[in-house]
Amino acid sequence: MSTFRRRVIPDATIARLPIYQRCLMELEEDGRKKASSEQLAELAGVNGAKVRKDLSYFGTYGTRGVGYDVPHLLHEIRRELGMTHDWPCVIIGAGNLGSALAKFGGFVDRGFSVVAIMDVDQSKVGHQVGSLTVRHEDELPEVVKEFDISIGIITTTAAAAQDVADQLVEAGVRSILNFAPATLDVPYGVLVRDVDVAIELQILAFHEERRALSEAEIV
Amino acid sequence: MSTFRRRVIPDATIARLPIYQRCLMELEEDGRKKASSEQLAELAGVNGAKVRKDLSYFGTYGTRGVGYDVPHLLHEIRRELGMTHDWPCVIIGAGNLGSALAKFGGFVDRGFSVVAIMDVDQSKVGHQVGSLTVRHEDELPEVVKEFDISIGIITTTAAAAQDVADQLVEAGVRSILNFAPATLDVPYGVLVRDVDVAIELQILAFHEERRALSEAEIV
DNA sequence: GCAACTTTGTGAACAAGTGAACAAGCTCGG
DNA sequence: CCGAGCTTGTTCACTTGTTCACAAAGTTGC
Repeated sequence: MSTFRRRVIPDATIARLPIYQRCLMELEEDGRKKASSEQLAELAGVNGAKVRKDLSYFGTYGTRGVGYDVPHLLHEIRRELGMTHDWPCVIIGAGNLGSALAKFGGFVDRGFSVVAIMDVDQSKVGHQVGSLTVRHEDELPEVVKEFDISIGIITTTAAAAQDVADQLVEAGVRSILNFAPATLDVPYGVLVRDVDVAIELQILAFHEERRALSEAEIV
Repeated sequence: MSTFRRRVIPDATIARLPIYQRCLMELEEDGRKKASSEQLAELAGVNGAKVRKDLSYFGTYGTRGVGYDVPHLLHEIRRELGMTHDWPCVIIGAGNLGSALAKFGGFVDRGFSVVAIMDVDQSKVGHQVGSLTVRHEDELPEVVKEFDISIGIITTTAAAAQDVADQLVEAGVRSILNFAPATLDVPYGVLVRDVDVAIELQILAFHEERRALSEAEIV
């Protein structure tokens, strides 16, 4: 066993890395070779100190007096994020959202490919979604093995979500992206990230409501 | 002007309110009349102290020795979140995602209704998406006025997103839900929340990658 | 009416995240 | 080779968020 201890990266930093990556991709497309932390910060919508601190967790990729080398930094961030290889994903739930995600090509160029879409509903099995054919959920273990899948995307109803999560975990998947409005219970070591559009809308509504209230108060 | 100063609610608390609301709805459906902070915490996937502290920002809705009254607490949270009335939303970008969101009824029972879907692409204008007809983006100001819209949902490409955001702001919308992978620049007072599926996938990938690395290290 | 028990509401300690400030280090012009 | 001018990397004070721990306040059984 190695005595080397990898530096722990704050969650907040990890969440910003993909944003930096995106900004660096834009800079690279524009043919920019160098970028300062302030320029990167401007693009990412954060402040310069934050960018410098975030990047410093991974080593010293900048040059004082100059800035960061765009292609080099991009490569390093890609490496940290595991974007040097492809991540096969499975979508479970072939409804509106699941189908839209499967058809959407936008993740492929970011290193993610949807290799299978599945559903419990027999009437949906066999249907074509983009270039994929909907398979039955029971085949999950084989599909995970076949494509060496490490990421599962849940787009079922809230009621079915926990069941699907259990099946994913059982099949060996340890990373889950959950679109269902449900709190999933998973064993230690399995990571779930929730995407809940209703929650986002409610947060917006909360602030709108408060705005309306304080305006009423002033008048 | 009122001298009354509304207590400031932490962002982290606001983000959890919709989750509590969801859990309380489940409890109510099950016919439960009372719930303790620990039970609520269990459902919401947080700890009891957090639930109590979060709820205490809004007043004392619990009864010591008993817990919280489910219907009453639900009502109070709904009121805080502005869920006592409906929020009309407009979707801009009638692609896969925009159409899927428009057709998806899941937000309606949470107080949000998509009242219009728009696009710049003339070839999409006039097409039917669920019960809505795609209108041209140029009509945005009239649509916002017509339906008294306060929330705009951007489902365009990253390239078009900033332009659409400007138009929304211009039309008087101050709450934006952005699905485009772009950092939007908006004036003070306008609230943007980003939903970026690729970022979520990349965060999952980061952890998968680290797991793979540490496992390789141990061997 | 009192003791035993339960659960809230909150003060205080702790942990995580942010941002200003600045020394260290690099470049470049002369 | 040196000094002026930038920009990074990092420290430190501060803000925000979490968790513990417990008094206060209620309920229940006798």
